Parts: sequence; C-alpha cells; structure tokens
Amino acid sequence: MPVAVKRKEQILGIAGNFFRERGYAATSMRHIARKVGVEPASLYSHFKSKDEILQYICFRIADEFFEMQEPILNSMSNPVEKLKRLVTGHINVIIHNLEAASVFFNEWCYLKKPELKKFIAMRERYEKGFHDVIQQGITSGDFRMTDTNFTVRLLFSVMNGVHEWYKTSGKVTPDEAGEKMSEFILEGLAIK
Amino acid sequence: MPVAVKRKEQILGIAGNFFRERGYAATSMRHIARKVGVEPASLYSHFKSKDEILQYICFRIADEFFEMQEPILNSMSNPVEKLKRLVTGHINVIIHNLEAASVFFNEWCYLKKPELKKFIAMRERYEKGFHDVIQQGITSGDFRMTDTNFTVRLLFSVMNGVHEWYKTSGKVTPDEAGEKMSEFILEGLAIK
DNA sequence: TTCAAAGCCTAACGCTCGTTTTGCAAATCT
DNA sequence: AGATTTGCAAAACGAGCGTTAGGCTTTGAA
Repeated sequence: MPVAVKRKEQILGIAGNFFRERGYAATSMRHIARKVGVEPASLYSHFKSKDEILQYICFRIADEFFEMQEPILNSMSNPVEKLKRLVTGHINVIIHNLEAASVFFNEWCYLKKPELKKFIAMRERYEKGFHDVIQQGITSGDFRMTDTNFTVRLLFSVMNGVHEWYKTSGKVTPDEAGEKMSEFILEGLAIK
Repeated sequence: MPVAVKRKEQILGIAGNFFRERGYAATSMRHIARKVGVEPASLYSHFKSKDEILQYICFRIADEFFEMQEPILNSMSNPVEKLKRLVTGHINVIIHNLEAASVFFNEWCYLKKPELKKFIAMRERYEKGFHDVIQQGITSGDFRMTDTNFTVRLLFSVMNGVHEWYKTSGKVTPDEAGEKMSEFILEGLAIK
C-alpha cells in the first residue's frame, strides 16, 4: 500500500510537470509513463484515466484555497485587513504549489462534464469570498472603485499572474511577495 | 487572388476561435477544415502547416502591440502620462482582438523552434518598453515600489488578464476599461 | 505458510493525428 | 483564346493516441 501511494504521488508530480510545461492535451500517457519509468498500461493501476489525473491535481489545490480562505472570511477583521490576508494567503498557496497552480489556472478546461461543472461552481464560490470582502470595503468607504465585479477581476488577475513569473530560485520570499502585492493593490503605483 | 485572401482570413478566424476555446494541441486540422466547410487537405493550399496558422495569429497581433507602443515611448509625456497611455493602448489592442490575444498569451508556447525564439525576443523587447517607463517613474519619484521587475510583472498581470473576462457584450467600453484600470494601477484600491 | 491483492508488463484494439501525393476544374492572366 | 496558376478533393501514409485484456510476479496480511 505505501508503495502504491508513493507511486501515485510520483505520477501526479510528473504529470503536473508535463501539464504545466506542454499542456494537458499535448501530454500523452506514454510521456508520463516513460518519465515515471513504467509501461503506459501500468498507469491505469493508479488512475482510471488521464482525465482522473487532471482531476486530482485540480481539486487538491482547490481544497487548499478553501482551507486558507474560510478562517479569514469568518474572522472579525476589517475589509482592508481581510483583503491583505486573503491576498497573501492566495499567493502563498500558489507559490507553494506552482505546478499544480499552473494546471489549476490553465488546464482546468480539459476536465470532463460532471467534474467540469463542479470545478466551475467551486471556483465561483471561492471568488465570491473575495467579492464579498471587496463589497464590504466599498460599502464601508475603505475602498475606491464602484464596480465590484470589475475590481474582483483585476484583483484575481494580479494575484493569479504570479504562477507565471515567480521563480522559487528568486530572492523574493512568498510572504514578501504577498506583502508587496498587497501594497500594490491597496496603494497603487503613483505617489500622490 | 481576392478569393484566396478571404479564405485565408476565414481560416485564421476559425482557427483562432478553436485555439482559444480548446487550445492549439486539442484542435485538429480536421476540426478547422470542417468548420471552414472544406476538406482537411485543402487547408494546405493556404498554409504550409498547422504551426504556420499559429504563427500568423501570434505575430499579427504582436505587430499591433508594437505599433501602439512606439509613438508613446517616443513622445515627450511624463512617466505617469506615458504609463496611462500604454495601459489604455495595450488593453485596447487586446479587446479589439480578443481571440488572437488569447492565443497570443496562452498558445504561443506551441510555436516551433525558430519562430519561438523570435517570439520570445519580441515579447521581451515589448516588455522592456514598459520596464523603461516604470524605471523612469521610479527615478523621477512619481512611482512607489522599488523593484522594477516585480512591478512590471504585476502590471502585465493586471492588463493581460483582461482577455479572460472581458465580454464584448458588456457595458464597459474598451476606453472606459482602460481608464478604470489605469486608476487601479496608479491609485490602488484603498482610500487613504 | 498460504493466499489474495497490488503492481506491472506484453500485446493489441480502434481511432485520430498532421501531412503528402495526385489530379481535376475553375478562375486568372497574357 | 490559350496558357497558367489557384483552390479544392480523394485517398492514403506512418505515427501516435487513450485504453483494455490477460497474465506474471511480488507483496503483505491471516
């Protein structure tokens, strides 16, 4: 049993790598198998299909996002503080799962029917958490901007972009990146 | 001749659509041909390969980005004004070529060796334009932030995200979007 | 020690892929 | 009007795809 778990993790790791680098559609089971050091058919001892591998990667990191978000939403912080913590938390999840995050953001669309619907619903629920905080901040007069949806879009664009350019080898730690990103989002670029 | 040009454009349009919706790797020449209303082999009267279709889409919109950027960089505006115009210009190009932009941002990596290198070099040159303006703004004391590279990354994340959520059916015009995005980038979210 | 399960392999299935060859008909040019 | 290029189709190529069936070997529990 522990052997199987290890192998399963190994497959997920290698598949995630490929999915990020070449994309889901351009990655074949034979590619994955060769890198794992196993025959293609053997992968089916661990996963029912190529699609199931994608499911594991996508939904596992989704769980991490929710586990990070929940306590913050339920806390008593003000909108500014909440947003700061959400931003830092969000990009921390991304940075600590760079490959899975890339797959989560770019390859989710290859999920098949039932799981695809589930995925989209989940993502909307997660985004609603941010939406509500932004809304609170606007209502309370802490935040500029009037169009909440527009603002949420911008917010996610800034945050989610991180998986494309963050290098683990770089000198910016995840928390520093979160700090600076929060500053950018809240204070902007210009000095008044 | 004019017949061929029309067909060529039609193919580019349909291919762009597919590449955006399903991705380059998951789109086959047969898919494209069927939608065009032609046999797969006939596509090769207009393009040497599937890869060449991708090249057309990617490099054509690249030209638009440069044509927009050049006069702004050569102008005598201050950094703040330059950045505003660059942001508005950039997202205008995206919004007016939503499909091509999606391919440009997400499918460029499927370009093959010589064009891939050319593409990357081009993109770096384009990004350097933004980099220089940010640098000027920091030097002149107009901009906050100390890490120019980091700032450029955030900037592009905000701007490039637009192709994923902008709906042409929406009520926000391209120029309004540019305006509001510039405000977000420069002033941030929080009211001091 | 027995025995079922887990993990893997060989072989193959039906299918789709990008692309080429060849030829024909219509449009274009001289 | 004749010559030539253009646009398209029919047919096929070799290759790679996801996946399955069946059997062998090792492993871990009783």
